[in-house]
Amino acid sequence: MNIHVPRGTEDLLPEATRKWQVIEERLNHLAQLYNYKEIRTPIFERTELFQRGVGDTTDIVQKEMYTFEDRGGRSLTLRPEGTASVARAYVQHKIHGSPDQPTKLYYMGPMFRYERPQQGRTRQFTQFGIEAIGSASPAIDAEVMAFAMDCYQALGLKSLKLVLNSLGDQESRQAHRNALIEHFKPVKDELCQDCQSRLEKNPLRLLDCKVDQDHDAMKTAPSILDHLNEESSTYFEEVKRHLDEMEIPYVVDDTLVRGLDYYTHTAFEIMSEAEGFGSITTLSGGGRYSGLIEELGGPSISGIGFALSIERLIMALDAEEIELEQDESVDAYVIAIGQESKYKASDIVYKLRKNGIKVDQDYLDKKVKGQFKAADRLSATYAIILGEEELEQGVANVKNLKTGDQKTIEFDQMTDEIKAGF
RNA sequence: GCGGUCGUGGCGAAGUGGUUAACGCACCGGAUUGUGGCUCCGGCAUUCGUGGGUUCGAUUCCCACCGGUCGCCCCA
Repeated sequence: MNIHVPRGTEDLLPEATRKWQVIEERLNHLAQLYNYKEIRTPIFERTELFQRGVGDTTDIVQKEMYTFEDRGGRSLTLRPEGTASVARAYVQHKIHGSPDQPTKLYYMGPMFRYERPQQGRTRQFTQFGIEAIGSASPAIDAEVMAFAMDCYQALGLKSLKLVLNSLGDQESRQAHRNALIEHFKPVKDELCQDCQSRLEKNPLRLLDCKVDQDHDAMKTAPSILDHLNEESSTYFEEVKRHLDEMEIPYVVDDTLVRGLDYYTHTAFEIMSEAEGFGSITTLSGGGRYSGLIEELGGPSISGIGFALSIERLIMALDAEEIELEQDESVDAYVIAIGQESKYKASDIVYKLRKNGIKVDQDYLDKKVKGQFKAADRLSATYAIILGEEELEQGVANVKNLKTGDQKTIEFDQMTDEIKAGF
């Protein structure tokens, strides 16, 4: 074999990019509706940004980053997610000083994580995400979740589940953390290796463990929801109230823990419940972050955002058998017979295109039959047939390939006749 | 990082320790010297992921590697 794409990456050929273009268009449109503005940040950043922004204890930072040193000896990393970069840009450009508050931004582009590829997980993947920074209103949490759900619904997806949880503020998290450690300490030896080390570092993660999920201690584990302080609890109630009023269905799952360190209060995921979706059911995830902006040198304000994977979105579309094909057919195909006709054919093609007509011609020196076949394959509406005789008379025979009708048209009438149709 | 499974033309897919590697689709040519979609006829893999080994002989057996795929961990 010759050179292939690197592991975990893929080429999107025209058959696939058609679909992507439709999706990108819809998502951009949706962002407009919700009044989010696009931000584009670099694909690589200083490694430190992710270490601080995403969190040193996360899997992303510990084992999944594409980190390299540039020629100047700087440590750079291909971005594994979008929020840290957006937060960095927000702080760098002091956007908090802008009158446009809260700041509502969206982004779309490739992310990179060094993982073993499998269904729905590649080393380069594409996220579309939004960030609303500068407001701590429960209403905007609801807006972000509504937006997230709309991304799928706008494309016709139905088998969706919005899963919601609250991680509380720092104080609530600390209280819960202590309760967890107390709870699991007596049975520590019965837990899996991972969980034993998680116990001290990040006991919240224990709840996510698949190995120990049937352990008795799991079923009786203290819930974060029981440890929310007054403020956190009220916040969560208000978020739910907004969703209820908007009639957006959701389920509360107090074991939902997102993989990034910066989340506080609202955390949510959208899953696909479609048949045969595979083992990975998470389509997107997001939540509120309170310390991130400050951690990166900005003011003490919080934000909320979410990100979806376009690859997984497409998997969901496939699972629900939703087609997004665009019309690829051409309006006309010019069939030239004989060398002299080819010069005129180029001219006709060019003029028609100048007039907004989608047209193509043969570049393989095919015979007439072959050119007709090509026109057919492109689903051309008209075949413009140009031979020596027509050339002398300044006309072409134009055939409607759908109906079989054919008529002779003068060159300078071509655009008008084709636009008018027959 | 660990485990299962797979790797034959552009695509899909048979196949066997022995020498012409089925078939279908697509493509190309012809029947039809300038009018497509249908039909018929013909063409299209010196080669079976890569490298090594066993053998008189390997696409077929063994090993390693690479890659795909699915699952675990974790996530989008």
